[in-house]
Amino acid sequence: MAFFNKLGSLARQSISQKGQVPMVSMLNTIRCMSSSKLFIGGLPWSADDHTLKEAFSGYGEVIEARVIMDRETGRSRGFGFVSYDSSESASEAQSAMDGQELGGRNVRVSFAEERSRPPRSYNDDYQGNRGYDN
DNA sequence: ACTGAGCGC
Repeated sequence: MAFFNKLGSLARQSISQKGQVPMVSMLNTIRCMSSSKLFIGGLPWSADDHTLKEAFSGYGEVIEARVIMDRETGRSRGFGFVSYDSSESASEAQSAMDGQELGGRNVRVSFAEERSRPPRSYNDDYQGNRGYDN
């Protein structure tokens, strides 16, 4: 199963570095692996939202594909995000597309770290609504 | 900033 392969590489990554990887970052990584959003690094400067979507549309329904642009120059920052309608599709795409060539560059595909929608933790209950649901 | 690791508004 692909899930355990990824856990294996995660474990190897942990022991290959000196000292310990913080437990929280390991748990975060595992949580991200059940997500349906991918981080795409190493994009060619020429790639835009459309080329990104085309390249990743073979593994499931792409809900959103966005290349992050520099606010001032308006040019690509060389990375982007692709989200699918299911975590299974995202997992397939991650395995299949990581390291693949796109516009002359080898892209790096991993699971995105959720930033815009931080997950509620259990002790958030008494802190009230923060402007996002769930 | 003709740039190349990273986790956006």
